[in-house]
Amino acid sequence: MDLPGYHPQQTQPPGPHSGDPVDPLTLGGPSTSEEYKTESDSRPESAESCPICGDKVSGYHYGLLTCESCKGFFKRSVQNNKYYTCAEQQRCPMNLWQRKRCPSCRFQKCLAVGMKREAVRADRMRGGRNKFGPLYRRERLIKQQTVFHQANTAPYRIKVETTQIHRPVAPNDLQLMSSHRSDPFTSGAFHQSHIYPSGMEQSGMPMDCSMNTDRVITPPSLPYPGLYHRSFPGHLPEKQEMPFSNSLASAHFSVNQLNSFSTRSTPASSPCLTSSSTTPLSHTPNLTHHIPSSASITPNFLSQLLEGDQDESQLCAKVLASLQREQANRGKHDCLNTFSIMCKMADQTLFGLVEWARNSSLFKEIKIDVLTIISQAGATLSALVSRTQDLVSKLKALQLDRHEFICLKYLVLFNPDVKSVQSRRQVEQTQERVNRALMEHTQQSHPGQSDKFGQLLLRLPEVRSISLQVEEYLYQRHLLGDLPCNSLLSEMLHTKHN
DNA sequence: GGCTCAGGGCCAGTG
DNA sequence: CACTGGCCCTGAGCC
Repeated sequence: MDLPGYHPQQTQPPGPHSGDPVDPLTLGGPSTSEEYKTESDSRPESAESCPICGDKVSGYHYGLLTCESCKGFFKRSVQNNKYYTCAEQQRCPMNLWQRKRCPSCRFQKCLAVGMKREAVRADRMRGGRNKFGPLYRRERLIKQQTVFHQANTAPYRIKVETTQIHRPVAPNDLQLMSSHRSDPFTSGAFHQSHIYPSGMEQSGMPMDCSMNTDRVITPPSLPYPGLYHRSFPGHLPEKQEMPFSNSLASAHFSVNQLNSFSTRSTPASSPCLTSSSTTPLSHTPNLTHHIPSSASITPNFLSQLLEGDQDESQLCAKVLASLQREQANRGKHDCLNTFSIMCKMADQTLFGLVEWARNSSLFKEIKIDVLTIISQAGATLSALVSRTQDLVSKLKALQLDRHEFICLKYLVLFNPDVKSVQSRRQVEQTQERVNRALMEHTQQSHPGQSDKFGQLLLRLPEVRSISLQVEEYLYQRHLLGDLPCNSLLSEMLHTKHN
């Protein structure tokens, strides 16, 4: 998928043509702040560029290493409760020369890469250390260890691009959060257990599980006990786990919206974005334009569909870990209520879905014009939960396998009925192709269930219907100010209804 | 008690 | 006049 105007970590030579203030230091000299560094400057943070704009970092600010400029910008934005609006589609490039052009995108990127609003002191007390102090130290230690390790294991690497450590989050780890405090190394490693999709991980999305980790979310606080249950012993064993999660319903934030928000989900510094957005289509399998006539192609096609798919259990674990962090960051009397938890779940799931769609070679080929407006009468939350549970039950009864699940996700994503899809024919072709693959797969894999294909397709209108109702319900709550600000969820709702 | 360093304030520069 | 960003002050935490 092309991301017009979005150039991750773009380095642009300054000069009279740039339209932005020219740093006098750069005239006739280095073209980026990165090049100002001297060899004697050995502090770890000074060897990095700001994850928001690429400028030289000046230290840890509000949760991560940023430059002085972004620090000040973030501070002013939070202190003054600024609400910015992007004149474009929230895809403004963010770099040293263009960071002043769109405060909306800049602030969103600050949040996306992990700057913490809560680190801006409400009481405006000067000096001292905030609660993230120990976290910063651990992160530094880990970064130093990582740099050392990479320097020793990759002797031919000129520049260490990524300093964050990733450790896969095993679902059961989530129960161990309370025991990490006493071990700085372990807790530090856990702190680095990034739960976002790959593109976000490498861009420095901080997943600070170690902050105030003595409180965990307990199963009763989750509104969907049937979902996200892997982390809790005593719940359904993995064998019975339904591959369906709310990601299927959420996938109804279809093509247009995912395109709009793809930049946010993967910050500019993401190597993933860089590679995917610059890779010519000819280098990726063109799945749409060469529709196979032979059924024997289907397994390969399904494999291609599965290639970019996320492990649902990992996604669930990620969402759960995020909720736990959120709760851990709150005081005992400031627990999330059920609706807030649902919003957080939706937000995290959307991140995962955006990343999945972005990485889909099929999806990358779709061109989008303007956003659509979908409106439908709202329903009560309980009715929605009930409908969702019914849907889950039906899908459970159908015993979906992974191939079928991914096909359903694609069928929800590729909806030719969405207004403003420019390449409608392409969407239809893709939909037909996924349809055929699903049909052939169900016939071959489940010959005893002759009507399975039809049964699966019958669930899609329900998925879309529930999605629309959920969306409308959330939008109403959004208008009432009930949704957390600056979440991907609220942005999507806001944009779609505008 | 000195040092570190992250958050806040100040203010000249900019558009 | 609002915003930016560099610089300096402050003070809690650490050694």
